[in-house]
Amino acid sequence: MGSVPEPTIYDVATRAGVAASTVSRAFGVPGRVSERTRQKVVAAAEELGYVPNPHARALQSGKHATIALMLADITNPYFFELIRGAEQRARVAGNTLVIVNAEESRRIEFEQIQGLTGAVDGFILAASRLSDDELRALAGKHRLVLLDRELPPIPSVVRDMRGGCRQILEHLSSLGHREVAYCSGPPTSWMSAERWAALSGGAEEHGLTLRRVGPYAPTVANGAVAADGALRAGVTAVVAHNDLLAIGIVRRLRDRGVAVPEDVSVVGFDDIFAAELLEPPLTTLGAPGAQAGRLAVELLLDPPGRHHPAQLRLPSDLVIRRSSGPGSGG
Amino acid sequence: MGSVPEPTIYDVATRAGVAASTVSRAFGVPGRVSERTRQKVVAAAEELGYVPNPHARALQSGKHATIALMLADITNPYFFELIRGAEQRARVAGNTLVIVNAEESRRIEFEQIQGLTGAVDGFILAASRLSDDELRALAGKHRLVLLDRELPPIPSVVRDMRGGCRQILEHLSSLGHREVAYCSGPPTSWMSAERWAALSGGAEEHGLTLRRVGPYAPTVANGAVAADGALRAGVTAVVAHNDLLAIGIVRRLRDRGVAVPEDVSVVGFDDIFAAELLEPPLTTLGAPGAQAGRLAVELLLDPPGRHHPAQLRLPSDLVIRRSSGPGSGG
DNA sequence: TTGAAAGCGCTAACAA
DNA sequence: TTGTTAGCGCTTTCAA
Repeated sequence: MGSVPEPTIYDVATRAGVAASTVSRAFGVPGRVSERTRQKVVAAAEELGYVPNPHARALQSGKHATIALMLADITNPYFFELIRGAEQRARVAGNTLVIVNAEESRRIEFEQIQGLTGAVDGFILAASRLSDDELRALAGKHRLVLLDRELPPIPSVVRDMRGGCRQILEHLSSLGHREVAYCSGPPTSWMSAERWAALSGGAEEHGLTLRRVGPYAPTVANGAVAADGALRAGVTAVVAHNDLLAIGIVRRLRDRGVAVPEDVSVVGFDDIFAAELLEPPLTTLGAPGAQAGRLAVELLLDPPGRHHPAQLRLPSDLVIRRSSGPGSGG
Repeated sequence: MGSVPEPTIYDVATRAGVAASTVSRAFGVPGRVSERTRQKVVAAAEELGYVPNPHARALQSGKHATIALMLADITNPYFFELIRGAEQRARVAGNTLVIVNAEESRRIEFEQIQGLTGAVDGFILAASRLSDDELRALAGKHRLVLLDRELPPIPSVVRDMRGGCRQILEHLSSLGHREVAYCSGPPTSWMSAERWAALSGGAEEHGLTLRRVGPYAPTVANGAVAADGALRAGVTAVVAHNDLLAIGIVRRLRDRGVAVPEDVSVVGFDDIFAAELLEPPLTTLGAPGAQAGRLAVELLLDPPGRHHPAQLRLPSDLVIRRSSGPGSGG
């Protein structure tokens, strides 16, 4: 089981009849070695089964060709596309993507970052639960890109919530709804605050009265409490912090004999995989997840300001399905 | 941006008034340094904000405290619980879990492993697409644990397909079904072959005739083709390679005016998150994902044979929901 | 219990 | 274009 010592550049160098540094160059700086030498080296390496030692490389060069993607909660399907996009972009750039899970915990998120310090070139923090101050401190020590969180001048990629929420308000308003509840996400969620700001800021203009209930941990299970909270508020439409919560809300409403969308409309965020499979299929604000993941990686690899602005906002569009319909007044 | 050099053990040593090797021991081998010295060192480290350099440590010691979890396809929700279980167990053991995605590709899986060689202590390969020979070769060079794949003597964790499939057969048989189709997964999927073997092996004993259709890539979209294939086979029940395929099959059947479960019953594998949310909720063979993930990590960390047998089989149970019902003959 | 010193495998000056 | 050499930060003998 791997007890044979791995070959090093020295073994390759001896075999190829060159110096170790030449082997190093042949692998690392293709331009700085003659084609003939390069081929000799590559052949020798092949024969020996040489694989570069990433630790030695990183120790000396300070470069790891590895970036970490920190997810607030890996079990949230919303992150799927994000991972996909980030991973593909990272691979194209010859980088390894390390996915880490914060399990919705500030402490775990912080510890994971600590643990990866010196092992990665930078962090993409998706829906980070850290405080502004913690993020600013981190940005002083590491390359950082925020996803679904904005804190200038830290580079970030977010979905445009103003535009997205306006679409939701318009949709509900045009269906005749007047009283709407927003079931908010975790107090530590920047996104939840952002959504509330966008929704409440645009409510009046659409003739809507908005109530905030919650906060709720964004899980299907918690949808029950959220639904009860919304019902108590006497609304005809509910906007949930995300699709998981929305799904739970729909279930609870139906269990309580409240018809969706006839009695109450429900709208979610993220358009996760399951959203269109439900009965009724869920109306939800879509998210360009793969694109966001790709851009976050690019932002991390290329110094922002050159090729990109530092704060990216991606448009997102409302996907109208059958969980929303005409309100009592419509 | 991190231009201040990180403190090293030498800085800590100077500050604490000890030798660098003592600092190293204070962090690495707690027993081999006096308590008083240890406290001095820890205090000095704290003051300087010292964080051990994982590369230097790994370069010297050959230990990385990192294990890789390779997933055949990270977008398959089945892997959620697996990741959760593996991650928690790894963290408890002070290890970092690197999640990598093979995107259902043999080549990508292989390249990712190559790329992580020398960066991790071992690999957990979930639903690996590599050939038996490739796996055996890898096992000679790396610590390996297989998940949902068995290839003795490589340590592995699999769900007990014999028992699980027997439950499916019993269930369908007792509902009066006689003709059953198995919509198989990718040809490279060991699990799909295993399921077919378990199903076809037990069919006769339950008075069932089993037909194999496919193979199909296990996605919701491919459910359409799979449903058509099953229908053409003239069966009253369909067992799909996994829940994603099963979901697609249900949709297609309904689109074609075939009632589920009245006309055709559908059974999946994995009991993914969405399975119970569908209409009708999906009958499926559950999977102890978190437990499997935990055990795989333990198998990788502890040499098998001491605390565990090398080949683990976890029982799995059929979750009966409304996508299966009495067949035409029942 | 502690210190001195020799590398782990590689990269990056600096020379040639 | 290539070789020589000095570390990167740490662990681990070996001595004291």
